[in-house]
Amino acid sequence: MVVDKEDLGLSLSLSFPEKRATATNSSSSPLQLNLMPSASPSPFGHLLQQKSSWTDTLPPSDRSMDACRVETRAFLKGIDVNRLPAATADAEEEAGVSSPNSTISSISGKRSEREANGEDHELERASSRGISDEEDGDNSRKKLRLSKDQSAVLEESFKEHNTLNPKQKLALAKRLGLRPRQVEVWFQNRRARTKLKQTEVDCEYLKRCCESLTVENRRLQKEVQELRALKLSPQFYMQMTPPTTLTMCPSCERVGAPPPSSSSSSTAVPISTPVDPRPRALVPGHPRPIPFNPWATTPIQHRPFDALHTRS
DNA sequence: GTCGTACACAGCTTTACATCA
DNA sequence: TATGATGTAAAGCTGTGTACG
Repeated sequence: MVVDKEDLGLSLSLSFPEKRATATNSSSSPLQLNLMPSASPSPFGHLLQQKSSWTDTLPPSDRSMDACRVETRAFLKGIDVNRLPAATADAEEEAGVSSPNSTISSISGKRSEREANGEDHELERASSRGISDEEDGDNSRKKLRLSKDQSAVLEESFKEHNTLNPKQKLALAKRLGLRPRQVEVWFQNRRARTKLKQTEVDCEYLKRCCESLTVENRRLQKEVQELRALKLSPQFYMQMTPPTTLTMCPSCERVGAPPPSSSSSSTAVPISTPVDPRPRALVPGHPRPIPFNPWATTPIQHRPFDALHTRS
């Protein structure tokens, strides 16, 4: 039985935060993705918007223990990890059938199933042997296809926490009639799929950023050419105000003009219109698109310098 | 502090299976 | 209907980081 992408319940959204202040750790990037299952929909409307962090989607392993403490509360809303699993699951395990629609899986990896629970280890070995000895003998590796129900439960569990502690793994395996190793592998593959999706979205975002910057670069080069042409004209020199002290914001590297004087402001050649209708480039870290008016006379609202470096 | 062991995980690969032309 | 190409997902393998004795 094939579980298509919709069954995975992934909802991709790429967004760009107004502030980066929501990032929780050092590995955060301005680009973040909501890959959570569609239960928590996020607007995809704007390309550069973002909802949940990648680290929220894929918590690092050091966070898994915290999650594990919480998860036991209502693990999968139906699994009581302290309760013995259903007899049917045990029977299946002992019979060497890992799942209702499974046949045989290959023999588990060398160290993969050294569970603390010896009984579990025995179960593992027993079920790994499969249905028939002859199949085991010729090293055939029949693959299990998870049923829709099994996939749904696993997805639900992944939604809660994308890593499992041994207790959870065991409980989930018993509930689904799978081997713990299979549950573990499913989670590993699921994390890999999530990460792959994230990479694809990152790629797409960077591509668009590159396109945007290319356009902006062309525009600026054109503007430089125009300015050079103006500079060569004597008329320009006559009307141009003398060079004044320009200040540059250290954080955003934008140039602010000095306070307008009564004499110069009236004679200054307007290089660009006060309200620039051109598309603005989105600069990571800036709260809003920056108007490309290097001679802007309006005060610049800039953030403290430290704001660039402190992501809290 | 160092070493050995066990374990979980990421990353990559292999392989079985499903689908389609 | 049979078959080969292709995509997907389950599972294997290896290296790395961490915890613990």
